[in-house]
Amino acid sequence: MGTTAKDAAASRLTGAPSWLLTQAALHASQLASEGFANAGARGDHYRLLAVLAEFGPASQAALGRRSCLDRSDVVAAVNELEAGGLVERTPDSSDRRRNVVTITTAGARQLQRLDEVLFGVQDELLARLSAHERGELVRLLTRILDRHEGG
Amino acid sequence: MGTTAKDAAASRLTGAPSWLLTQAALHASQLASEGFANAGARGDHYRLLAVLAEFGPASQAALGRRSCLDRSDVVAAVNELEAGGLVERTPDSSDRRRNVVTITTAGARQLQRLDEVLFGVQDELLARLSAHERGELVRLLTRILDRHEGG
DNA sequence: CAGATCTCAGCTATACTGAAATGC
DNA sequence: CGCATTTCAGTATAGCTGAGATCT
Repeated sequence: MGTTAKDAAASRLTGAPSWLLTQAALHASQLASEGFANAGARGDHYRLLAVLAEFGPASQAALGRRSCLDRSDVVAAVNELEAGGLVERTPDSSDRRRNVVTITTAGARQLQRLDEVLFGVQDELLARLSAHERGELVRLLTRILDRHEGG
Repeated sequence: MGTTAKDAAASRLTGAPSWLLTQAALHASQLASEGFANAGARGDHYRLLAVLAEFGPASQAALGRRSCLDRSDVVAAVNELEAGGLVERTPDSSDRRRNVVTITTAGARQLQRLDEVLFGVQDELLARLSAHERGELVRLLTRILDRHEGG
């Protein structure tokens, strides 16, 4: 918060689920960004590597849909991953609009490293929650998201 | 998501609490921003009005601490609220470094409107959760945040 | 023709940093 | 002097939009 003195936050905020969500998400993002940065990566790099490992080589458009990244952000992230030798980008001979992006062995190694980073981050974030509570949290959040993905 | 076709998201993402948190927070923020925008406001306007209503007139620095807004963002937001006649900014005679910010009656009316907006947003966000589950969610999130505020 | 893909340029919102000017 | 307050300018990330070129 940048300053020394402390003040209580307004109860209208601390009691509102949407406020609590954004604050908790902010902590999560900061922890994750910091951890990823220590490994020379960013969140979108992790997302793309994870999607490539789970679904195999794909066009950039498919990667964007599976990782929930915007098409234009995929371009930049794949550029960076390619420059680091973590993915390869080759033209698709069966559809010349597309690039096929493939994860390399170095990329798979990096993904494993980032998985460990993320595991540590979650553990710090949820330090005060029991295993059962963590499951409950995942269940509740998944339910909220179903509402907005499923219609 | 900008395109028509659908793809499944990677399980590494959908199973991670930090991912679920940021996605749920994104929906919450988008719903709130949209609702606030319809009322001619933004999230930081709401935060400042709420803090002013709960704690009374205060310096900008105190407002920033209570609303969890950065000191420099408070400047811009108070400028806008002042231009809209929702707050007044007067120099503090007992400490000439400070401005004292006070909510106006128009500001209090706007806060009430924004409260209703936010109530509707939460209801839409949490539509699939029972009252008990909403309470659980608030409890779990509060617990996560205590971890990082209390040390 | 409509529609998908890749790319680039630029925009918004949120949070934050650094520094200057002023006053305690 | 150190420290707090207000202000401005700028950075970073996340997500998004619009447009153009290319191809199905």
